[in-house]
Amino acid sequence: MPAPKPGAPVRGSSTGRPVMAALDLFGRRWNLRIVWELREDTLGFRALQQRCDGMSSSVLRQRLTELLDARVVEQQPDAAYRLTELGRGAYQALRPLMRWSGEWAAALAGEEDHR
Amino acid sequence: MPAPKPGAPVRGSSTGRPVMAALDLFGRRWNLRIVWELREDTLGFRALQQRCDGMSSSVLRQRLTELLDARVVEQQPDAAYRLTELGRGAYQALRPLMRWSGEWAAALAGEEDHR
DNA sequence: GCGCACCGCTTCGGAAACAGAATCGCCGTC
DNA sequence: GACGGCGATTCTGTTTCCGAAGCGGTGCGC
Repeated sequence: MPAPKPGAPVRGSSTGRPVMAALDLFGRRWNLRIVWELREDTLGFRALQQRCDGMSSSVLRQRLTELLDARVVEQQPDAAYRLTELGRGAYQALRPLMRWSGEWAAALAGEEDHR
Repeated sequence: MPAPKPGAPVRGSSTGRPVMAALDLFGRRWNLRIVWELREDTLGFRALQQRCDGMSSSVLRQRLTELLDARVVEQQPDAAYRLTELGRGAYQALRPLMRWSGEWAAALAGEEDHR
């Protein structure tokens, strides 16, 4: 299972269009979450695992190698992980989604009311 | 596997914070892609399946029930699927990510050059 | 009425991804 | 030199996904 990259065919699309590579990368479980958790902290392996409610270490390693490969995350000399410049851009791109989740919660709660 | 909803515990987080529910919902394979494909068309089941490079019908059905449940997608009387108001909001929230994928592609391509 | 094509949707066996725990080597500290 | 914490790896069992076949329903030509 190679890390998705723009320009190469990815799971679910053979065109290699960047957007498809991004959809594959972030459509893999935990990848969105990892970017989210690293948004303003640099975390070690185990600390990151804790933040993700104890996701399995094997999958965390797998995801980290994918994100490292995608230049979204980098590893410091002391082995802690943090977002690259590119990764911070991805987080910025994710922020509207976070804002949307608030509207989403409100809408579902409102609909709960008049039922 | 229940569809994630804000206010309820989800995979990877027990807090029920909306953002965690959103990260779970969109961190599931194909969900980002489905919203993307429905961004400006209303599509039938099989048409949608084609757009997603022939994803398996069983998983498509599973994802659609999740998205229907989350009020992100709705079904017309003629059974075709389209984004709800909420779903269009989600797509809008996703657009920066699409823009980012372009920068991402450029950055990776540039690094390819001086190597 | 009958065959046919298309549709949304379901079922099922095999393949791939994930979870979870045990374990390794590597530092520092005491 | 025993200990604890760390990143990382390996292994086994479960969950999820894939892919193909097939279901019932609907519309159409004949």
